[in-house]
Amino acid sequence: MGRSPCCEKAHTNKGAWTKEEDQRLIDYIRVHGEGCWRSLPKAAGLLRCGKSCRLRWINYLRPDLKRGNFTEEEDELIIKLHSLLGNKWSLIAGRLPGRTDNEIKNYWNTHIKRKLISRGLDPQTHRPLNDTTTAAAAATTPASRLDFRNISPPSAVVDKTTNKNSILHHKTINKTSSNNNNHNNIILFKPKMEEDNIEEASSGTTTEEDQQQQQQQQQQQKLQDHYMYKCSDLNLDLSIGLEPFQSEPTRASSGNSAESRLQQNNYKVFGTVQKAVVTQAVCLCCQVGFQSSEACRNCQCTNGFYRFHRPLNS
DNA sequence: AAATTCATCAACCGCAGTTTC
DNA sequence: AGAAACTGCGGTTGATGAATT
Repeated sequence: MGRSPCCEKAHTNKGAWTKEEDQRLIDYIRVHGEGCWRSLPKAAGLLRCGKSCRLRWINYLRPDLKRGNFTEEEDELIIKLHSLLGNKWSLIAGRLPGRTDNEIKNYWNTHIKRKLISRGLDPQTHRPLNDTTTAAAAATTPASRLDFRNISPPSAVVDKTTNKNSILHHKTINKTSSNNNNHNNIILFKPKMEEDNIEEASSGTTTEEDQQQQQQQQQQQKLQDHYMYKCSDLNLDLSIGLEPFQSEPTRASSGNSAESRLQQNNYKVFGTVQKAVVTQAVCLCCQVGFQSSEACRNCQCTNGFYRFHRPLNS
């Protein structure tokens, strides 16, 4: 049953890493690649637990990390992403190449929070500090905690200007959001609530309780719409297509390869994290189970792994 | 110059979801 | 099926250096 413990805590070092430890970790990963954190410390001759090694590598030693101060553009991007995603630091970090979730989290707490407050904005809600009417509701419903279970299957749309597939609002969408420029592809799931409410209301008798529920739903709908549309100038195409990490020679062939891991993982939309790194974008509509949709004709399925099929002339 | 406060950030902790046995 | 381990995430802590008193 189960497996042996990941490490013997009594024999592990804690606290700051020494240069020697860093070098051992770098050397080991250079040869063997990332992953298998459980067995890594022993194999690399480190008296650390795997978790600690992983953290050290991801947050400090990775060669693709960007050093130095955050730029003004990065600041604004973080603010926008946070307004939409909440404290989903790993998701935010995914949109900022070379930055780690930990780094962004720290930067948020030490700099951006103050910056927003100085602008008269609540760092959690991104609303004016004196806006008491909506702040309370928003505070209990940050974007990352919104319930997206009620969404309708989206239609896949190819943005002709970029040949990028974007899953767009199935009914109405501000057209400028998809044709302004290359950065304006945003996945918008339109929660099917208004329509449903109308149907429900017209199809049967409504009690006081029902009406209250409807009011609550409408209120929630407004909040969701607010979060969905407020950052429509932001590229939040959550299809999975991050840069491959090329310095890991053994990774692609191992069972730990990004693609095999992608196949193993269940991907969720909004509020949870797409974790793998792959070499090509993956059609999100397929990943979330809409691959049978007539609308999605641009995907190919290889071993049950759906990908965009990019036109040759793109 | 010493003490205190503040700011920064690496590292740890605990948890949830996933995977393995 | 279910127990236990693995992985990754977000929140928090604590060490350190800078700024202030």
